[in-house]
Amino acid sequence: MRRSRYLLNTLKETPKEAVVVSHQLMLRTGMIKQLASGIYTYMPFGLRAIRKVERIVREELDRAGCIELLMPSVQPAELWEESGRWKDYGKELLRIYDRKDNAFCYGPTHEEVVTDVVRREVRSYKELPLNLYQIQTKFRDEMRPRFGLMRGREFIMKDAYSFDVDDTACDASYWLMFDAYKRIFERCGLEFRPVEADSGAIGGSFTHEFHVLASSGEDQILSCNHCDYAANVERCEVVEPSPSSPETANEPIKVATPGQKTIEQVAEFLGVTAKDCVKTLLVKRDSDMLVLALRGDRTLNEAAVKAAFNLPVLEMVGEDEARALGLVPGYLAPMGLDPSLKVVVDPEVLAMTEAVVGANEEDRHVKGVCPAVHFDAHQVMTLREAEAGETCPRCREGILESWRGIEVGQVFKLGLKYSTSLGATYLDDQGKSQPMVMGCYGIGITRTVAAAIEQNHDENGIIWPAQIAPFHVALLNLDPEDEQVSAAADSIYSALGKRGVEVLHDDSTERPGFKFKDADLLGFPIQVVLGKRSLNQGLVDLKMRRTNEKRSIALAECVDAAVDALRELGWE
RNA sequence: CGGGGAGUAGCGCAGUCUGGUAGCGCACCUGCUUUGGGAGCAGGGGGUCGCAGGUUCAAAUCCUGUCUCCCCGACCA
Repeated sequence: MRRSRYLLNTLKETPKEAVVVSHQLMLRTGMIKQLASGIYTYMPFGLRAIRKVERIVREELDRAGCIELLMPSVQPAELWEESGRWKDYGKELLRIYDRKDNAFCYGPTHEEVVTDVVRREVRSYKELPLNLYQIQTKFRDEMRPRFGLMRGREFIMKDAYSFDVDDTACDASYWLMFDAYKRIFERCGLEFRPVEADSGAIGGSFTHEFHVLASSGEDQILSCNHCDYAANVERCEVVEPSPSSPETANEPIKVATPGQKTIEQVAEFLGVTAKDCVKTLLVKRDSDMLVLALRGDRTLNEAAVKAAFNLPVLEMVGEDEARALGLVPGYLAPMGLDPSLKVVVDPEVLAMTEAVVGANEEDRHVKGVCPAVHFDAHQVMTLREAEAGETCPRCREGILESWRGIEVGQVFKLGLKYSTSLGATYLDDQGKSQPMVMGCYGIGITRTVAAAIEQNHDENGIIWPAQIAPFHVALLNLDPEDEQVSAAADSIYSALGKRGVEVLHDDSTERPGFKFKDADLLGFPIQVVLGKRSLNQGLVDLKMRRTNEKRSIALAECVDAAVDALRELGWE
């Protein structure tokens, strides 16, 4: 492809609406154009990257025995009423009405449709297992679309659905997909982690999220440096210490701490560390509240509290509200409170022997408290978030490392939810009707491209992994007016093409500096540079985008050299 | 949905307070010079000033309404 004949306009300046790198670079490289909030045109250069990811996904899923189909994007409301989600799904579901005022939605996902397909097609256990997938445009009417393709409303997703005879068979399908996902993201050339996740309200025994590691990721994940354990920080387990024995308890001493309310203030005032203090938090629950106690240096795991007490949102009790109930914010302690208040204590707190807590009165704290003895704990549960550096809760040998991640895929064991509500059944070898056990498996294709850029860029622009680069090579002709140079460029172009290398040939009349900057921005893994200055000595230049390594190579050898370099970068 | 901000040429912005011929940089077109890291000079094309009302001799500018976009929060496979 000749740059001069390609639709590709790059920008020197960054459009102001873009705040994350992938969005900025996608706009500057002209990969995407916004049409409405969260809705983008995939321009030719961007589409090539998307297609690369799709190709890898198809190859790996086909290899894993999945079968591709394509379902409608517009779906009738009746199906969603059958599954119960017409009313449960909420405003994210884009509901539309045809000329007869029949209700439809634009599909945000396809459990209903695929289950409908299978219940009509599959009769016998002999036809199972079955795993159907599609790559298709979805629409979710997000409250707040942002970050370009990272959280758009319209996006391209690969969704797969497995159907099995029983739970054991479903597990096998699940792990088959788990392995396929690992191969997919490896082949995309991305650093990633599969992490354990919460199966949520739908139930089911397990689910994993696949995260691309990038400092800008929205999720914090922890992974063991020794075993395979990795989890979202919201769900990461911790190794709990054993509680201290009552014999170690001393008599607590009340001390004056005028004006010292935060953990930091109290610790400094009393000459101890945050680890020696107990943090007491008040959380609203329906009509009453929960009293939560965790070590002063720890962070509350809000997701865990919400899940354990079935709270849709986590809301702290305000200072005025607390005072109205006779509590003293800043000087709270989970002891000596009204017995009707439910006190939940983190196990780590019960291991403390000489803790500092509030005195439940103004300007006073208490030292030397032994929580295992003195606290009124109604319940003990892990309230804190795990942190980097802790012992792995699974193998107990490794250490947890912290990463930021972008969720690009999820594998999920669905169970019987849709097969039951929609009646997807088969006859087993006894001739008995059984519901199929389902799994669902998503990959955000467009989000994966965005995540690839988040993970692979520098101050000059994108650095594409060779496997998903829109073009492998930028062929920069610095002297397009010169016949010899142009002839050499043309021959390199066609020779690379014959080797299966995709080349964007910059034959424009821009000045050299412009072409270099442009090629860096666009992120081609390799640049082949031709100008009369070096060609007069029979040389062309090869530049590696990621390392900035530059080599002068004889014209006759440059095609081989470029191909070799690409293979080293993981090109297949 | 709550809070904040912005809509003026493809992109980035000034002009709005204090009403009076719509501007600048980048990009685009022409010419000359330049040519190995986003060139210089000269000339040129392109704008219903988000939209709809209103005030006024006169509205990008003042008033009212409305739409859209962005940011923070809540939410989220």
